[in-house]
Amino acid sequence: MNKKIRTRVAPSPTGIIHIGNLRTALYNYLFAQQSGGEFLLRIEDTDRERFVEGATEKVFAILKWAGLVWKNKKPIVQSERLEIYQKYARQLVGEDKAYYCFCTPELLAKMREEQQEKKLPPKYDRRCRELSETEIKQKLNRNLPYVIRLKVPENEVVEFNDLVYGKIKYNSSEIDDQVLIKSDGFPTYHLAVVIDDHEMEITHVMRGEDWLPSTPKHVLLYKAFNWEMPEFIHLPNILGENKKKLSKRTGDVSAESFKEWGYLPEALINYLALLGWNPGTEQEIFSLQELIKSFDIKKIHKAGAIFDIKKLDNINGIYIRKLKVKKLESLCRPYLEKVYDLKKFDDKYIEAVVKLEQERLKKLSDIVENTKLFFVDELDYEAELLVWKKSNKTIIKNNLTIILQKLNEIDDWNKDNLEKEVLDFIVANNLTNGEVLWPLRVALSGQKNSPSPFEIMDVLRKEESIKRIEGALKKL
RNA sequence: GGUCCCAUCGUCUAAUGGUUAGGACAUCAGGUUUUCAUCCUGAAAAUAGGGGUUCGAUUCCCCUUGGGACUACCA
Repeated sequence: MNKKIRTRVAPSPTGIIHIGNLRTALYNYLFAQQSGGEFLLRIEDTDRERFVEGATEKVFAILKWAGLVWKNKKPIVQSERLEIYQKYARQLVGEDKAYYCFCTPELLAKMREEQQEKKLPPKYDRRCRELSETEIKQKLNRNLPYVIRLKVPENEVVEFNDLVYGKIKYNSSEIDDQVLIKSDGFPTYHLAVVIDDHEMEITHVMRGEDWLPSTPKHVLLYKAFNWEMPEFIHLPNILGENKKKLSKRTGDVSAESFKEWGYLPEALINYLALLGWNPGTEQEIFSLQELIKSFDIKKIHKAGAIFDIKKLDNINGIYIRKLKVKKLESLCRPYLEKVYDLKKFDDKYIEAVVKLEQERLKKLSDIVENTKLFFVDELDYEAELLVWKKSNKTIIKNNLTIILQKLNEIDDWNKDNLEKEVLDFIVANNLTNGEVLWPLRVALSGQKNSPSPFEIMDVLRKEESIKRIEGALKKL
């Protein structure tokens, strides 16, 4: 019956892995997993000029963080396979399907310039195609640098079926005689991708929409080698707010950064899955396992999707709220440690603080700003903030004074009891909530927005709470 | 310039010939015995335009418009 499905993700170690690469990897992973197939990793490092040291390790780290495990423990690395590409390229030359080209980059640049001036499509004029065998031998003997180009047939229809975009047709006359082997002996993407996908027995090539126009080149290569073609699945681009392809220019889009900002991998994956695909139901929250079950290539969109960080924030918030407090605390700690001296506080205190913020957090890094009031010695705020908008200073000062007396009498210092006692006190003394609770909360937090005064007092304990209210009274 | 791709609320999307065009995020309003958040309720918000085909088009076809990708010895 059908062959086992094999997909791959093939990042190039040129720096960061961005959010679009991650989604491509995700879709490849989901598709392979749901059929019991294999998801493989390959490093495409054939551009020596753009190689960034350590980038490969970063790619591994991000994929692991995201929970996308690949099957081949040691991924294929293209730069280690140069002889293989060379061998296949020479095979094509031998079969008259490719040829040596001695044109210099300068010459090609000039050619392109002239063509553009005349508003002609920039294309190689194929002059080296006509070289005689003796000419070629001479040039090779003189050690002239050369590339190997594919002999693209004239006026032939190149056709392939894309599982997302449907039947795609190109006329081969529009395709340039593609360079297969560069003058440094490295293969170009086009050659390497076809050879590797063939050798790795990739059944489904799933990649970004940008590759759609170069797919006919690959089809031509498959035909030249007489190899069976994989299925092609091109994914719509992820767009920035300017509707252009998401890139470094549109802002920080590296997966690494999202990790640092405190987006949970499960949330990011969940959001990314929904960008360009939908389950056809109204379900929006998916675990990786659920995604594997529901994923369906037929439901991949054709149009590009704008990346909306607000929606990501929302989904991330949902995932954060589902976390156990202990877990959330361990995730938040690194962010807090960077800014506050946590040694002064015990674990229980920190956990209580984190618990209070759980429903307020969009991303983990928010914890720092949100919890300032629990970790600083002195609150810094203006006295006016204590005055509730519908009230005046005299009443506030008075209320704060009597509520302070009341609080001093409370010994059973916990949230529920404090709430009960204070609210009862307000009713008994005919006070208004706003004129007591607002200033009390500000006195404790120094902030316009914060958890409720009872929650804060519960965490702060009696001594610190009283101290802060006294401090507020001095301000008034 | 050439080639190719795409087009439903601001955003992500559902509905493929018959729906009051649905949901989610964001926005706004109200409620949840103080703020923010959470939670609940509600509101506003879309089929780019023009032709066909059809009893009937968001849905099928064509044109226009708009947007995008590609056009390297980069991937």
